[in-house]
Amino acid sequence: MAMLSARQVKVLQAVIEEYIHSGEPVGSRTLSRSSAFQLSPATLRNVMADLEDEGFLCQPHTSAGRIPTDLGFRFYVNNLAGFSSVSAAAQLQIRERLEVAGGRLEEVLHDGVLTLAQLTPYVGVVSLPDFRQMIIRHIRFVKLHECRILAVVVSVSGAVQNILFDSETSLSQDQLNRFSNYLNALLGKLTLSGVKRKVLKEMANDKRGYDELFAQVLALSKSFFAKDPDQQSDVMLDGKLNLLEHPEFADVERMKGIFKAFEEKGSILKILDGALGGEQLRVIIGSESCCEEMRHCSLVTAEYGREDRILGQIGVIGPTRMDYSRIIPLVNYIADAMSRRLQN
Amino acid sequence: MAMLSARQVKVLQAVIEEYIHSGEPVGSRTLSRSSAFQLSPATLRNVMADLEDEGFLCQPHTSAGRIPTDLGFRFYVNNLAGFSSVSAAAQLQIRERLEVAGGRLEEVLHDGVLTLAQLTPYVGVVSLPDFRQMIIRHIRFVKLHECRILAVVVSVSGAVQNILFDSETSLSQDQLNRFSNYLNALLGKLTLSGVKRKVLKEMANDKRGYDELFAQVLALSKSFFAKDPDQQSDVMLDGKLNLLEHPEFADVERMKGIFKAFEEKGSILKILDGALGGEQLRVIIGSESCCEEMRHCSLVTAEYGREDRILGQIGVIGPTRMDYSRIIPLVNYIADAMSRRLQN
DNA sequence: CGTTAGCACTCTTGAGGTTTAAGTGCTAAT
DNA sequence: ATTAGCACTTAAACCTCAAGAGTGCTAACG
Repeated sequence: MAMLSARQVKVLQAVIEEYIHSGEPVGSRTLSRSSAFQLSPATLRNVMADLEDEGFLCQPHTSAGRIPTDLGFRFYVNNLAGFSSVSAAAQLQIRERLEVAGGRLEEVLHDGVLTLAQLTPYVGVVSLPDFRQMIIRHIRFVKLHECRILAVVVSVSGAVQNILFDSETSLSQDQLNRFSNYLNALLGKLTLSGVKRKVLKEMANDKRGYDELFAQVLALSKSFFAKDPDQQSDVMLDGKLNLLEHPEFADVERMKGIFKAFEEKGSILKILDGALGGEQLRVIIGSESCCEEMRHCSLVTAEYGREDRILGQIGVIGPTRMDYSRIIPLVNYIADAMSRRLQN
Repeated sequence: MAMLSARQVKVLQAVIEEYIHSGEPVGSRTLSRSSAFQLSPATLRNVMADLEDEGFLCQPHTSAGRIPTDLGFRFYVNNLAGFSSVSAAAQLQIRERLEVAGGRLEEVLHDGVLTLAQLTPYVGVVSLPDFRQMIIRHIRFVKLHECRILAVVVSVSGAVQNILFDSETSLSQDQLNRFSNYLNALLGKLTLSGVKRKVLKEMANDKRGYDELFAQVLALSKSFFAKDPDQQSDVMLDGKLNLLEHPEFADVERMKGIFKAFEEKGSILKILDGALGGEQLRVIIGSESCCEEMRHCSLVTAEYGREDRILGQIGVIGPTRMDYSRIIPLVNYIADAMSRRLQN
């Protein structure tokens, strides 16, 4: 890709910002009028033709103005977008909604996407952390029926997971309490599968000493750990209706595709966690997501977490024609606020 | 409303069934050709004009055929619809998905709407029972942090509710266990608020006897029962995309309205629980729902429950032009299957 | 008297054509 | 290097027209 001259860059920026603002293809005439250029339409046409050759702009049809390509937006986001600061009103709303006392993890995440859906005309999205990778703070067993047992597993970040399973033998609630206490004593900083390994090891060691109790406990552990938590990872969306307001989604077929991707959340999740562990903030533009249905959408997401652990991504999904310079700082700000609240 | 002659009824039925099948306004010509009538188009026109006067049919415009009004569909559903039996394929799928071992209430309900969304081209919908009206089987407290406590409340129908609250004083997990045991001993067949009343009464009685322990317990009860379970009642939807396939929803504005109603589930809930405790099976046609956005939708719902208690409604939302004679038996069948599974 | 054929009328739909407005590329002059 | 000018392209908006479907009404028919 050839180097762009200073003037080409300036024109590209102007085209993109005008397009983000108006949603219409921008022509040389409009551009020439719009303030900062003392160049005639004809000159601008030449420059724009060059930018088209380089792949930054394209035309919907011969006699229309130019619109930015995904590549154009990419260049803009990487090099040109000036990041405005988060508005006072937005800061206030974020403070009210996110800087309150803690709560269950799901509640915090829900507040996050809700805020995004309200502060932007896009869809708020957050990936729930994979429970299997969370550090466990607490495990408790509740006897429901004879052999039917409910395990309540709480992670340090406040996620609560209910796991229903059947034990082989019938245990009293008292025995379950004792097992809970035993487990909680050895939890340490482990994930669920970490706990599992540790328990099995401990048991192997202590086997002779405690035979009577641990025979039962061993059976219980087996059935408990056999059952994986069903909530793998997942995504939460809010404000899907916002998308309907954008002219680029007036086409029913296009909408259908996007909503389909929303419904089976798998594809969204793949995009979100695809480049996990890369940048702290990510912008995925149009076809960069490699998801056919999302070809006309961009994602702006940031990592959230507690302490040094990344829990997931939060951000927005909108049209590629997105107000990046406002959205990028906003997503960053909200991810920060959420992380702080999760620190708790 | 004047009595309809036998012939008028026959014509009305034919018009409705043809319209359900084709989705297009039906004209006298089409109707005359279609099998069972030896009447000329002209005669049918007269009959149809009468039916229009009575309010059962209407015309989108002067030179179009007739389409049934909500009233027409109502008459059809009440008097004319022959109920076909549930297909073998559907029965099989229902058996595979719903007649398995129990599970958490939410899982059962989710299986229900999923099945409906797959077996019909409409949206599966179920109202979750109001947790406050469920009979409680079990309450367990888990100490998370100093004063932060997680209550796990399980209903007899298998609904699990996690309630997070703060106690005034710091209690040990042992003390919490003792309180759990105490509560579970006096549960009986009570709802959460029933338990609350009973506990407060018991405490008032026993006050002098157990002062040291019950001072703390009283404080705990207070903070626990102060916090209502947040999941009031709620609805679960599946297969929203099915609606996009129907020609009557090609109009973007109309779709927008319906999806808006879906997103803020309150209005759907109001429709579902509006006539709760009426018929076992209900059909709500178009404007009968009194919900502007749902004017072009019908609901077919049936009650599900366990033993003598009604837990909620399950059914489908689709266009008023719905295949009632297939859907009504199907919804009935699935509601039955769910209720049986919940009997567990 | 119920039924039907015939007919004039209404209204939607789609095709074809024209105009308008926006914007382009190219060329020649500045 | 820049720009004015011009011929060209295209989408969109608008019109007209004919076709097609369906109606209501009237008069004839059995």
